[in-house]
Order: sequence, then C-alpha cells, then structure tokens
Amino acid sequence: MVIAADAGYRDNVASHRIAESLRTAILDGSYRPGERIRQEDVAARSGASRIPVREALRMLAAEGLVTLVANSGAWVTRLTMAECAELYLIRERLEPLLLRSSMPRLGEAEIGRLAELTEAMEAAGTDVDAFLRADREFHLSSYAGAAPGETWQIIHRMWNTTQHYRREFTQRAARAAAGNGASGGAGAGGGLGVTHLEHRLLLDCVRRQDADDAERVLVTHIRRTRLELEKHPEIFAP
Amino acid sequence: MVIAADAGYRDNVASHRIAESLRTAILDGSYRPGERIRQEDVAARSGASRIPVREALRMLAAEGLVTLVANSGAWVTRLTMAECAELYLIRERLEPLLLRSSMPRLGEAEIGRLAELTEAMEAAGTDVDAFLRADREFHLSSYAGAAPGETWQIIHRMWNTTQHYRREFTQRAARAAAGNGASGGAGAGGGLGVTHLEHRLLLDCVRRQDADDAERVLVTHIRRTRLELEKHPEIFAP
DNA sequence: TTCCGAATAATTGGATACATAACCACAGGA
DNA sequence: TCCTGTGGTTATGTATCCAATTATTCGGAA
Repeated sequence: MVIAADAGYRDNVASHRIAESLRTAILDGSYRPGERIRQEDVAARSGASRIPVREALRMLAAEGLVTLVANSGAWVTRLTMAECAELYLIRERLEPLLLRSSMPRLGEAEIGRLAELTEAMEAAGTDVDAFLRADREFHLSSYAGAAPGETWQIIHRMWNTTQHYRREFTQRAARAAAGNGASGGAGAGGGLGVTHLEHRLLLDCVRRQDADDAERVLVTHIRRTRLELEKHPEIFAP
Repeated sequence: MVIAADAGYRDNVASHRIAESLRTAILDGSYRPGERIRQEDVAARSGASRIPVREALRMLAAEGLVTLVANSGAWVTRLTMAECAELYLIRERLEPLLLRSSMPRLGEAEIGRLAELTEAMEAAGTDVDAFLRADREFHLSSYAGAAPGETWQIIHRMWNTTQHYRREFTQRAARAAAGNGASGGAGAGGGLGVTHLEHRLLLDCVRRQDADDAERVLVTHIRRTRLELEKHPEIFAP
C-alpha cells in the first residue's frame, strides 16, 4: 500500500515520517487536489519545525504528489485531463514491460492472491474505496515479481498521482451502475463490468504465463480506461 | 541543453541555483559516479548555508542524479549494468511515444537542425564530447514538438542519469575505431558507423513524417545501443 | 461602482547554532 | 593475528531566528 521513497531513509527521520503521513493523507483523499499545504500547519500538526516539513514537501514534489512554487507555497498536484491522459499513455507503454519481467517469478501464492483480489473487486459493489484498494493491489502486486527499479518507481508514481481521479471516476461509475441497476453495464458512465472481465482475462494470462497475451490485455485495459476517463472532463473541473 | 527542474522555481532562489550548478557539474563529468558530495563543501563553494544545499540535493535525488542515505550523506548516483539496461528498456518504450507526438509539429527549421547535428556527429571523429553534445541535442530536440510533460521529464532524467556511461562507452568506441583505422566499424567495440546510419534513417523518417517507421528505427537504435553496452561490463566496474 | 495602488500582514527562503547519529581509529583481550 | 568494544570525530538532522517575497486589504480616484 505504501510507497518506496528512497530506501535509505529510515522512519526515525522526521522529514521522512512527515512525508509518509502527508502522502497517505493525499492518497486517501484527506487532502484534495488543488488544496494548499501550509508548512506551518503541517509542522504544528507533526510537532516538528518547518525544516523537515520543507524536506518532506520536496520529496512529495519529486513524486509528483505536490506542486511547489517558489516563494509562494505548496499545493496538492492537480492534473488537467490532458496531463492525466499522458500518464495513462505512459502506463500503457511501461506496465506491460514490468508485467513481462514480473510474471515468471510469480508463484502460486501470489497468483492466488490476485484471484482473491479480482473477486474482492467484483464483490465491492458500491464500496468505492474497497474497489480502489483491491484494484491498486491487484495491479501493483502483479508486478511484485519484477526487481524494484526505475520502472517500478515510475509506475508507482503514476498510480499515486492519478489516484484521486480514479476515485472520482469510480464513484461516478458506481453511482451510474446503481442507477441503472445493471452490473455488466455499457461502459460509458456505466458500471465496471468490462473492467472485471479484463481483470479476469489478465489473471488467466498470468496463470498461463503468456507474456504476449498479458501485455496485450494490459494495454487494452489501460487504454480503455484512459478513453473512458477522457469522456468525463467534468472530473477535472476545478 | 539544460534540464527542466520544477518550472515554478526561479533562478534567484539559492537552492535552485545550487541544484543547477551541481547538475551541470555531474553531467559534464566534474563529479564522477560514486563520488561523495559533502553538504558543507558545496555550501562553502556556493557561498550559501547548508539548508539550500540540502534542498538542491533533494531535487537532484528526485532526478536520479544523486543518491541520498539518511544520516550518512549524498553520492553521485552510480548505476549497475542491470540498472542502466533497465533505463534503456524504459527509453525503448517511451521515446517512440514522445517522438510520435512530436513529429507532426517539427518544422523545416527544426528538421534542418537535426540534419546539421547528424553531420556534426559524423564529423566529430574522436572528439567524444562533441559527439555526445550533438547526439544529445539530436535526440532531445527531435522531441521538441511534443508538449513538455511527464514523458518529456522522464526521458530527460534517463538521459541525464546515463550520461556518464554513454561518455565512457563512446570513448572506448572512439579509441577502438581509431585503433582499427575504420569508420564503418563492426559494432562490438568498433566505431559508431551503425549509429550514424540509424541517425540518418531516423532523420529520413522524420522528414517523411512517418511515425510508424520512426518508432521502429528509434527502438532499434536504443535497443542496439543497450545490447552494445551490455557487452562492456567493465564500464560499470568500480 | 469599479479599478488601481500602496501599505500591511502572512508565508516562504535562508542563516546560524545546536543535537544526534554514523564512521573510524585505537586499544584491549582472546 | 583477529575480533570487539569504546571513545573521539565528522557530517547530517533539526530548531530558532531573521530576511525577502508574495498575497491581501484598505484607501482613493476615475
């Protein structure tokens, strides 16, 4: 669930602790995109001075979670639809690469966990947060077999910076599906039926250790999600 | 020639100035991989205190140019061969994407400049730094038509963190070519003949505005370079 | 009423000083 | 001779204080 950050940094370093706390606050929606982050507020809340807060903000800025402006302040990064779509394009190219190198090292236990997660997603119903958690763990743990390197870090960054918009999108999809009373919905604004199918398909590719098919399914999955997202510009409105 | 860094930061901010100076020092080889960077040294040399130096180091760490270890210090990032190869794999996937979105917006002037650069590379001979500068500008300016976004930043990071090893590799290639007296060398340890061909081919694709061919040639170019690099583990020896 | 500008308040950037954790050398013993 | 523990030394991490820049608010004029 949580992020690498520089592996050399231990938790008894205040700046790192603060960064982690801010990161989770942003990811779980306590901070919303565009919201300002005041150094003194964070310092007071964490019982430290502003110096480690500033370092923490720099770390988060490096991860793309906050945006710094000189002599002005820090804000939770807000994405335009174009920026978000670009991140999805990057994911389309890099995640298949990572999955390919991960797949051979996924054992029975990991694959079993992936299967559980597909079921958890389908069972989530209108519990958006449950779906998001399972979805995130499903994809990211499908890369657990790959050595943690640059690719892995970039992918995690993409997932983190787009997290808020995934939540927003999923909420709308869940509402729409509930309204229609349908589960295998039509896609556009509809439920997550197709998503579930893609996840099951991906799981099958992993089980068969078929990297080529897995890459194709994953590209399809990410690309379709991007196209869906691009149908909902209101998600990115201030 | 120089790097994005957070666009919001102006040059009159000490931390940003220091970061830029350190960055160029690392890129032009004044600092070597694995070399330690002491905060106080940098502070003294730049006439500032350690605080902005620390912020600068964090920026560079975010770019992958330095490696921070808590309570220990900062070092110029040293790559293993596997890590370097991974960066090349990322480039193989992302640079074609960027080139595709850049090509339609490259005008006559830009394409003319690319042609100049191919000739400059061929004319560089044993002047490794001249070749490296032209090579870097050739590739990066072929992406100038793309909007500066995440993809662009990731690519720049890759080019920066691998810069030292490209220099090392090119120096060996140049020496080998001079020893053989050949220009259209055999590749492995040989000259840069094939590289020049690929650059000319790429330029032709850009001229024809053929994105599909351009992607293929670029993948070939990066992939072949990676494979060449992997034949020379001694470059990555401490 | 609205727009412009200057003074003031608030917030970030940086310097100095101190606390703390890691590194290294050296002495002592097995 | 090699291992180990301990002390000093060095460099990093943090707090407090000050400076510089930006945002805001209030006043005035068109």
